[in-house]
Amino acid sequence: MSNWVYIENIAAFEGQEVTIKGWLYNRTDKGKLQFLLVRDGTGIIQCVASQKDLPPDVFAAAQSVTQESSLIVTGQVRADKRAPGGYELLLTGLQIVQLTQDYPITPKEHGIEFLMKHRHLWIRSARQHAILRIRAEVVKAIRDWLNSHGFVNVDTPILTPSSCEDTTTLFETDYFGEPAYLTQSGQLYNEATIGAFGRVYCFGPTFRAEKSKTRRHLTEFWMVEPEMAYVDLEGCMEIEEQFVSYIVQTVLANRAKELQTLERDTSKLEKVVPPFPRITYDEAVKLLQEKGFDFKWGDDFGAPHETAIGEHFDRPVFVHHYPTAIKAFYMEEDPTRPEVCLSVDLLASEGYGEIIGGGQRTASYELLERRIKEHNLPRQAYEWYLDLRRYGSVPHSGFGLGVERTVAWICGISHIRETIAFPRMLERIYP
RNA sequence: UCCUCGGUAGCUCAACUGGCAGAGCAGCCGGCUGUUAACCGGCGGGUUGUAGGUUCGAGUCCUGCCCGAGGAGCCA
Repeated sequence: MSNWVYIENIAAFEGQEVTIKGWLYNRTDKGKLQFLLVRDGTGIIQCVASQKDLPPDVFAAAQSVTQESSLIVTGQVRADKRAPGGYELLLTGLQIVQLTQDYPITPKEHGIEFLMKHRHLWIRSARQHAILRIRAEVVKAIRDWLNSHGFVNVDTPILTPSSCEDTTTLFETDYFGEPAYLTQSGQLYNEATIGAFGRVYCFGPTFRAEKSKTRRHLTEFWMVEPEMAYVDLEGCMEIEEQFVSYIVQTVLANRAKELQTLERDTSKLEKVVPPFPRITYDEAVKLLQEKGFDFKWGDDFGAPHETAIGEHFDRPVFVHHYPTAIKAFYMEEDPTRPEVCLSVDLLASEGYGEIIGGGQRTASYELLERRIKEHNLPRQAYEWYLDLRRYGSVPHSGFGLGVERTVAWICGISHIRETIAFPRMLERIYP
């Protein structure tokens, strides 16, 4: 057998005979001339089989091979403008590894219910393959940027003790006879690990048992949560815009082919460079009112509001200084104006909504203690968290970036269910 | 949890005011040496989500339930 190569490297082998191991993506049967589209996980290449040039058994195999059969092909690499991708393989050998019968997903239209039921096969399709490749690039860019900017990866637990009085949005599990819950955020633990490492991040799955039925929600999703000691709200925003810009520009540079498969308008992504616009919650409220929304100060933004604000700018926009009352108990108050807090959300451009939530955390023991009381949280569960304000408390900030929402935005797709291989949604846990 | 829409062949859909269950694609057979979701000819393919009800007659109308989609709410 000749040299086994991957399709993504095919240009380097022009004129040579190579072997490709993969699956039949699609075919065109022209009688004595067969076009086989073969994919190997790295790309798709057209193989041409001509009856007059081939031994009868090889040509018969080319004629009989079915969609998604696994196969090993050998042939000479040739540049040809008529071939998708610019290169094709002049077939000389074809071994069918397994002949597939009745592959359910045809190259025609399908409904979302059918496709989700066949998710384990759907991920082979070009669009889904491109999205998941981009996701992998996003994940790599996240780790590369943080690792090269002084952040230490310290992962936080997935199984957590009961810490809130309201457990309706938590998935409960049995922990040796005691209830335990799947994590909703690693942030509180991150606030502990910055005391040891200065700058940290955790990166893993997060679980929400909310009965959300929207294009922006999954019950299991991935979140990266950086946390930084001695960084204030302004410093947090500077880190966020550098971080997000790096992710977007890395995908543009390394996954251009996949973005093209998705027909993404990349000119919009090219604009995603620092600085991002910054507006206060007050200004956002005014903007919404000017746009005709019936919105009053103190309300939280719903999906249409986030979309409207995001569409107003040509790059992601920071909204900061939200009302203290609508944010989490650990947000630092603005010392000059306690009714607002030092929180910041990043809303993606093109109306994709919130991709980051974060801000400066409460550093003061007294304030945190008061907040725990105001929110009716069980004090003893938070003793360790209060300890962080007893022993060397510092101003600190952090944020959480949702991987699926970020991938959906970069890919320009409308529903985040396609940005993870096996989405977990309300009423959907198969396959 | 609420609102709206939907469930008919393997898939995507059609079926008028209640009157014979239909097409394209996929599959199978045949044809075609440059196809790009190829094309041309032929063949097979149905418990109309489910349980009741109204009616001479229900895919179609009514009620319950199941499932899905879109949106809202929820969303340390």
